[in-house]
Amino acid sequence: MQPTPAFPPLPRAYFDRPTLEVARGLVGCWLVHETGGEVLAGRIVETEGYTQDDPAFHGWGLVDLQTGLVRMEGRAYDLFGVPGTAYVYLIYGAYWLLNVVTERAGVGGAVLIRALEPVRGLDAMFARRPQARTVRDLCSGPGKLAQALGVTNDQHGQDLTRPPLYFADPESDWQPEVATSSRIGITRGTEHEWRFFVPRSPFVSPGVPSDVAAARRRATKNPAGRMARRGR
DNA sequence: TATATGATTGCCT
DNA sequence: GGCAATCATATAG
Repeated sequence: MQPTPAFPPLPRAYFDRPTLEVARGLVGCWLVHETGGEVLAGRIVETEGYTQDDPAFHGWGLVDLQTGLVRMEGRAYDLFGVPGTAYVYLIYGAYWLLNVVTERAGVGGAVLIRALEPVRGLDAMFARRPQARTVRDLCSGPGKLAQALGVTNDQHGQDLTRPPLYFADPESDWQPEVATSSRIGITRGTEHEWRFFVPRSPFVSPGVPSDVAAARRRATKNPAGRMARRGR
């Protein structure tokens, strides 16, 4: 049996900060899940920030930005709760996505954990993701890492500042370079460069940033653009 | 390697 | 009825 916690968890104050600072800071940190007698852990290599004045935010429309009043409706209301708690969301009917709530209670914000470099408990991760052929396949996307770490709706609302599921400081000698881009898989708020990732890391998700994807769609639909590319 | 497409469920209009 | 913070698979280059 492992000692618990296996790593010193990041405290609540870490998440009680501006969302984009937290999103950038979490790149390079550990994400740890102590479950089934195993310690599953990886280094975070990709995150995205979502703020309450952002149309891509799930709680968009719940808050009156003038008064700060928030309607208490649905799961998205939890995005305005205590910083450091888990917001887990089902997407496309099949995949769970792990977010951590940021900003002080009453202010909306969250960071989506998009990709990990798997470090510990790889056998258990492969067991949870039989489709994965290589270590790269284990956690290179938000749905994949949730499956590999065993994160589902059961973890929604959990306190992420203590085991079994928590974040931890990286060892001091690993300070990754952090690049930014538009976020992935969204249709609104694509002008914000609120995706943070380790450039050239093989463990980053293969998704295309939404501003690039939108430009590509426009070009494909536009005959002039299609001709230009054909001639290139 | 890059791109296209189907699967599938909860929530909002 | 439409859409969504995705993934696995198939197919072409």
